[in-house]
Amino acid sequence: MEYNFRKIEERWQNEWKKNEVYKVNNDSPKPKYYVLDMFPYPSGAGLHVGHPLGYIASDIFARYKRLKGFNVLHPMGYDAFGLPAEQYAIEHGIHPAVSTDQNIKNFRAQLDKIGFCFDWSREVRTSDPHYYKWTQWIFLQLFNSYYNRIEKKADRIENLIKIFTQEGNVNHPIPNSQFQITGSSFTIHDSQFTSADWNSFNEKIQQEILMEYRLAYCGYGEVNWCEALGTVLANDEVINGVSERGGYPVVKKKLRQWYLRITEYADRLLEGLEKIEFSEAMKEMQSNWIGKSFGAEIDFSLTPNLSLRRGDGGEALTLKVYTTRPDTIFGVDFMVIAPEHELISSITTEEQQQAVDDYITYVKSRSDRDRQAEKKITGCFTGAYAINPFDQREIPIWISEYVLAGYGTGAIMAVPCGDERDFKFAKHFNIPITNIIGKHYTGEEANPTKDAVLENSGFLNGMVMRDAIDIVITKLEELGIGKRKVNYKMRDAAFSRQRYWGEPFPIVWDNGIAYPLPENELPLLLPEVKTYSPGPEGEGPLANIPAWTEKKLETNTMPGYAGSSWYFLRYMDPFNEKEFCSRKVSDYWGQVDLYIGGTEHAVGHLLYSRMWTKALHDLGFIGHDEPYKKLVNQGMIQGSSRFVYRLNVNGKYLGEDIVINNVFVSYNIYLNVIRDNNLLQHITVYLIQTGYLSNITLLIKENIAEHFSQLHVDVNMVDGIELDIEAFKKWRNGEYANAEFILEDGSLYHSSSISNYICSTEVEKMSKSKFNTVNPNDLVEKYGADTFRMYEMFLGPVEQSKPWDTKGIEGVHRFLKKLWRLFFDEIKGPIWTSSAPSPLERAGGEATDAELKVLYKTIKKIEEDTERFSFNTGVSAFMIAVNELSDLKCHKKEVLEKLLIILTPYAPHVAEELWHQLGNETTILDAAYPKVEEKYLVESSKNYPVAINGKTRAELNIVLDATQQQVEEIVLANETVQKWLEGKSPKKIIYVKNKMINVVI
RNA sequence: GCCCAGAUGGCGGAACUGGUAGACGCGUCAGACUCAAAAUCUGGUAUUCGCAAGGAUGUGCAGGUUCGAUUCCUGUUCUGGGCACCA
Repeated sequence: MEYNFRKIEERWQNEWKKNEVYKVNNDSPKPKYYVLDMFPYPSGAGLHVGHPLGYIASDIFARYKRLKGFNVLHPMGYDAFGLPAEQYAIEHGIHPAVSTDQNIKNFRAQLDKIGFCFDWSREVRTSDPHYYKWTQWIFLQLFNSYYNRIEKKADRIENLIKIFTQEGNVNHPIPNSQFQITGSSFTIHDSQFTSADWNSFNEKIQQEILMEYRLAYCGYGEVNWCEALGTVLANDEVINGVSERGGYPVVKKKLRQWYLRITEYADRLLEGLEKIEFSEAMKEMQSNWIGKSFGAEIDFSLTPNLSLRRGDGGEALTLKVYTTRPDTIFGVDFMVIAPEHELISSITTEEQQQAVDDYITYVKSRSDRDRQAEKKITGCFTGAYAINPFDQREIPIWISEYVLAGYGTGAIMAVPCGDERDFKFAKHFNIPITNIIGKHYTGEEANPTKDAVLENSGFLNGMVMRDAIDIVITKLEELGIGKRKVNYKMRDAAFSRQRYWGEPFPIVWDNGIAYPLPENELPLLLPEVKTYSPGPEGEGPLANIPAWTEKKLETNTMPGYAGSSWYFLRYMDPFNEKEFCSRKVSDYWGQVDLYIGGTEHAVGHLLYSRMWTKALHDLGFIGHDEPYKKLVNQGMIQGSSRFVYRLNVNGKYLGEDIVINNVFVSYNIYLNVIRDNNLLQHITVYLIQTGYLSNITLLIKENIAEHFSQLHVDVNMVDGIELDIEAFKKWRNGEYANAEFILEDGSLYHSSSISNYICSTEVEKMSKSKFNTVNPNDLVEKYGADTFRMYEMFLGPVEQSKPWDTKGIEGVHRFLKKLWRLFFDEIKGPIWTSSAPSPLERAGGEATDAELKVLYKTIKKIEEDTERFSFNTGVSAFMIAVNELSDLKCHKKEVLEKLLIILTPYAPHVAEELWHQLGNETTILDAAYPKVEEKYLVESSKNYPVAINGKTRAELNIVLDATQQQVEEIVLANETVQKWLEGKSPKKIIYVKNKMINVVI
């Protein structure tokens, strides 16, 4: 009986489906364990071998936990809203729901072949109204909440209104300290209003103020606006300042946008990192993104003639900057303000007006990324000066794109001797540099030290910078021109898209006031549209529907991360029509115990879903405030591309131009030719001799490589690096059907050629356009799901990125066949033996200590490796076990049965089959994980490496409980050691028990 | 530009807490079986010098700490991911 994986896998997949073995109950006496994969977007390209990597890892872990006695939730679903489906709809007129549905079907068919233990009965799709009803509902909860800074948690907006009515906002200042009511003569001072003020406001003003507090709020923000396409573009769709499609110019445009007030959660998102098991790198990325810093806001007055001017609020103009280094205030040589800064129009001098206008126009065409990434320095002087409050020095005010409006106050004080970017700016524009740190500043580059003693710094002279920070802030506060300030780099999250394929906002606009729809009107269904093109003025497609706009419904839709911010909760209770998830159920499942996904979500999805969880927790809907207890990041699987080389030579024959462009040259021949240009002649002469070409005069270019085009070839037509020429000829509808091939030995290809065509290789991103994608189903078809699963794991650590190479899969397949042969012989059939044989079994006595040692060593290793997600070494441990048991000719049921159980998470189909072959009636999926019997693993001695001066020279077998003295005697008696000692006595003998011995001479 | 990660034989990788570098697999070479091939099995395989015994070198690069460094520290190069509307 041979290992017929196709039959086995089909049989058990059907059996498991029929018996609903993966259905999970919300109520179990077993401890719970929640394993989750990051929500996949069902792309039209389907799965390639990179996608299932994380799913296989989570599947192994879920199955392992199940064997360990846990009630394991392991669901799967689809993040089904998104830009690609909408783009497809624009181009092909197919409704995104239709194409998405088709994509999901393909996706599912591919997943099913791999044998995952997902509980598909819990599948969710974000685009399903039953699902997005609750996304809209949660949005309304956020809309109807504010962040209570005193209690440090979200609270109902009704409570805030009550507070305003009773005491104004004295204890709850407006988060945006610059806020002023629009279109009203009422001026808010220091972000404050009284209860009398509040009660005197009309509804519109009250709502405008409340909007400043809501966790989901409406404001204005800049988008990538493409006039030619009449639409807003995603960053992805903008390349070098022009649209990806068509290459039209893209500029910044202010549009009404929804936001989530995630900044209020900055501190808790930071603190929460300490409670969760994310990698240090991931935590660092998140905390850098949040970017908490301590410093000061300083108001600089402007030169007298400007200070006389007044701002809109009738107050004297000042320039407010944020700095983390107030200690350097005497080193400020210029100010830099963002090109969007509101002060620009009031302070720019007449002479500079034109230059400033030109500069701002230039900046409008630049993305935030470009603005920070560019190495070239740009900027423009406004003509205005600020006054240093301590020494009255006049400081020129510049505009530069590297200062972003959204961070701090959108203005910085530049200290070129201490900040590299300021330094380069000063050098570039010839601004004189003040040195306040003496010898620490060389004049060659800035020095950001905090440990220098200050010079040229007025009352700070002689002070260490680190200590001066606090003194300056105190002084500023005394003078009333500055204050201590904590700042965050993180900005509020833009939460709307001018698109069709997303959740509609349950919001009605009336007289400029946003009114939430009542809960009983949810879900607000996404309406059908005739075209997916944008509405007027950059609005989304919904603005084109009269029935929609008549109802004054919001025309924006929610972004991709809306549905994915809470999906892990819906899986717990997917059919609940009354709640997004019942509290009882979410209390049972609690946090996701293990979350597996890529690092690309490091700061987007992971921060947003953490914020949603915290808000839902604050409002009492769930009992935990961090969604993911442990996160494992899977690496990317890169593509390994293959290339062929097409000869491209022009010539003349009988006065006619001749082009050779249908001859492919094997890689090493190509390399030889570009090294030695005579070979090109030889090749063409050869082509002539073989009758392929007549005598022609060649026109050879100076750079021989230009005579070749390197073309991607589909990796599925290449075995390792050998091209399947016949398959290649049929490729792309026979585009190369008449091609000729010069093979590795220099011969021309014919039907019985012995030599091969060799391709070159390169590791690139796996993508269709590079023809390096490999479909997992092809491999499952050829080798089986068990082989495929184990091979994906065998490739390397899950966390690491690595190139895909199909070639190696055979080794894993051989392993499974070898495992099979422990149970079955091709001729003899079943060969396992049992100490208490059933009538059908052979007697074979009890397992020997050596056999049991292999078994328990393996159980221990697999358990350790699985627990630490080291699946690649786990697979090798299985290989080693099977190799050793084969060597021992061990076919004992007692040993093999336990081996099958620990193999189940990795290769469930073959394990289940053999388990039943051995006579078991129940499924192996619920077998009990075997316990390690340490008594078979104890060793009494060890082969110690003996090093002389750190270099291993000999090996000695020494009992484990040997003392230092005993070891020294044994070592010194050794011949090799004696030889190296050359009669000298050693300085020291280092003996680390169970590790090594080092003799120092 | 900024933040994060990675770099080990021909290839994927192993070495978990500073202690025998290269487990396991691929590839490759030699052999067995076979008319032959496939499959399977056995053995070799970091580089280099040497008939061998044995020696030297070796974990991106340059330094450092240590009896001992792939592992820790400093600097540096290259590659990958993210940078707020791809998901």
